Amino acid sequence: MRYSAGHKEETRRKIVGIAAKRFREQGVEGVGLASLMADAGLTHGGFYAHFSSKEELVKAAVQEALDQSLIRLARGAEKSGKRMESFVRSYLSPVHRDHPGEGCVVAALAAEIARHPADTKAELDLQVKAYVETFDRWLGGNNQSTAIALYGLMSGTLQLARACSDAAYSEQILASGVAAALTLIKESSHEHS
Amino acid sequence: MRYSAGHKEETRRKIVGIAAKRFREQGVEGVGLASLMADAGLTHGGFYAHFSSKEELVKAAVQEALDQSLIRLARGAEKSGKRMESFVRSYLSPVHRDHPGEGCVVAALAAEIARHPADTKAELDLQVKAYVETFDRWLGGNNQSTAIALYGLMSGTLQLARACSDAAYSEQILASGVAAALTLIKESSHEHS
DNA sequence: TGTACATCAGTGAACGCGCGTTCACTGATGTAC
DNA sequence: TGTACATCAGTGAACGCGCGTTCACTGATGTAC
Repeated sequence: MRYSAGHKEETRRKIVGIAAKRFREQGVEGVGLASLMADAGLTHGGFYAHFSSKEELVKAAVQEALDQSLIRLARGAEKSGKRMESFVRSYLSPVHRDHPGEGCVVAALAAEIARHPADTKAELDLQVKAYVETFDRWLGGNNQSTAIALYGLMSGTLQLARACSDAAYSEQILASGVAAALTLIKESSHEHS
Repeated sequence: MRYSAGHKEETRRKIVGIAAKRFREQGVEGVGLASLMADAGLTHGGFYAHFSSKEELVKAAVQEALDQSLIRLARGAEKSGKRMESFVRSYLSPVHRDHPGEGCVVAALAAEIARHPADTKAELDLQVKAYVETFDRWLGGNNQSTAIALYGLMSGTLQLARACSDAAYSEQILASGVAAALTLIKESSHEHS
């Protein structure tokens, strides 16, 4: 069957959106193309009308996750003042911990993507740098080092909280991450004044 | 062929040792049992004389990685003073970044293990708690929150450095992590005095 | 000391399965006349 | 407006492959007599 203009692009977007979610939930290796296409209401053979390989989809999905994040960041930035602090609190929240599919792609996939080809890794780099730039701006500029460390602290702490099967300890991990982030934020503002 | 007493245990230890290294390097899903057994100089069929399933080996490998780490920690602790600081520097070093096989199992496998059965996750929990306790002691005690955050900061930052394909930026990431860790250590000692 | 037997770590072929990828085909719709 | 044809997103069977797991078998060595 032939479809109206724009239909193909819409289908592609749908596949990428589902991949972006499921890769973060189950890992890239944990998601087969057949089950992914089924989620999009299609059969697996049609995949190659949109992508030349699974790796191509991985790159598109990482990019998609970045775009989503930036939109969310921009929205959060509307709140006046304490933007960095409120971001830390929502990043290190039980909701984010329990919903990796809509969450940070670095925390979910960094270790796995590190073993992928260089051009896929480069897509993740963009995510990292985009976040760092935003954090730096929120911290008042000229605080790239703190911005990087905050991202490392947040993504690492979130992963500890996710890996932990002891619920009470997991909460404690999130709280410890928030406390340390606030310390780093305060220290960085002292340096500036 | 029949083997002398202790031979079986020795073989098992060999398999676990190789698994502990390769799982950290390539991920659990990325290492097949056949290639693992071949590394140990055996054929794949013999695997089930030692383990009831691959998952069983994963648990043993995580435990082995923990044991190795604790031995290394104990060794490092011999140095007088600034133990926490010197640990941070060796954790966030290019050597550790470039050799995940001998490195921290949390940084290498936390995201993947988070999707494994509860009893496998529990094995990682032990690793986390053992580290946190040691850090807490090094910080002078009663600093569990800082100890947890330091582990999150270190493992997250190491992963960022590993995922980054831009070499100069990767170095910057490590340096930023060290600087932030030193800030957290200093702050925690202030609280104590 | 010499012979017969039991043990069991390790072998390697085979199992069903899901993976990523290929390809001949379909058939509703847009285009040409 | 009506007919013939070209397009191409999506179908579904098939590909080779490696996976985790099973199992009948091997054969050097320890044990029993």
